[in-house]
Amino acid sequence: MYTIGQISEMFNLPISTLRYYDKEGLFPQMQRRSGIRRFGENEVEALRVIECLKASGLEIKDIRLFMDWATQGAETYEKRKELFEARREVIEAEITNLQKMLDMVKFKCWYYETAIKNGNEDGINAMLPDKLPPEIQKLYDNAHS
Amino acid sequence: MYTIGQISEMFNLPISTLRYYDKEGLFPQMQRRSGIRRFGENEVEALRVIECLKASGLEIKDIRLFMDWATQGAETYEKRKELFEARREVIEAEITNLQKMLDMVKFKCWYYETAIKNGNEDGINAMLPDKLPPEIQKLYDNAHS
DNA sequence: GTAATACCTAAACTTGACTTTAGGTCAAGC
DNA sequence: GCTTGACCTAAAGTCAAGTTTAGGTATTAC
Repeated sequence: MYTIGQISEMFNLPISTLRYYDKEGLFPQMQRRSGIRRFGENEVEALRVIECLKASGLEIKDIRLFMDWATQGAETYEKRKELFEARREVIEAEITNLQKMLDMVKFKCWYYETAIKNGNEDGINAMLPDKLPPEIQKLYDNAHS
Repeated sequence: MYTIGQISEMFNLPISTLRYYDKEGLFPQMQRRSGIRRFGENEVEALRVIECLKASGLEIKDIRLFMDWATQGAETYEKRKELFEARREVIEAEITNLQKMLDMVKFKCWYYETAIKNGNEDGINAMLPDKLPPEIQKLYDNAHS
């Protein structure tokens, strides 16, 4: 069992955020002793799930729905499975998108490196849009598709 | 040259968002004809950069700084290069983190699939934390590290 | 016993990124 | 000539996700 301060350190989250999550109903099973929150394995795993659902773009109020299902036993397995399957698609799409953004950023790194070497952007711009060095062309094409 | 409505369709962004970006100084070079915005190649590329800097977590006011540097010519090449190098690190870290979140989600998909088959979670919980099937164990370990 | 810590609440405040509203211009089609 | 559609502005409103404030309790350290 952990106090809110210990959990705050473990997850590197402000205490105020943990209290806010609790107020929003994200720890429906949490116990208290004389008013003080006691975080158990349940709540630690809940926090891992919260971080993961948040990373997938889910809002707090929808995370609460999931946490409520988890208190309702076997009859909500199907719903919970479907939620994670949907989040999986969202995260996979987000990774694909970030890869594209990363290619743009890599292209821009090369662009400014080269501009610094040349003292201007003219040589680069003359290579656009399809006469870039092969590796760079790949980045450029992916970023501009 | 495009109108705001055409750009809105091209980038699938509300017109109000484009006007907001303009008001925040994200298109410092934009021309107008009798009050009406004219988006050129400059602004189209700016929007691609905006999406990419936003995806990397940069705030609008910091994106404006970059757009201002871009109007200042060769003397800001170094700063611009450093900005993209920093964004590169942020995006790479974010992809790594999303991979971890994705492994958690995949684990949970398997978890609920199996719970549905079994009718309960007992069999699964007996395998925690290190007696899971090999492929699933990998997901679990990465998600809980 | 008193001071420092770590916990607690309710409610107000903050921030960033838009979005909406209310009112207006301007060119094209009928 | 007048309606329709696409554009414009300034200012107010919204929303999610916290954070801060003000005031209080409870256990430990000296």
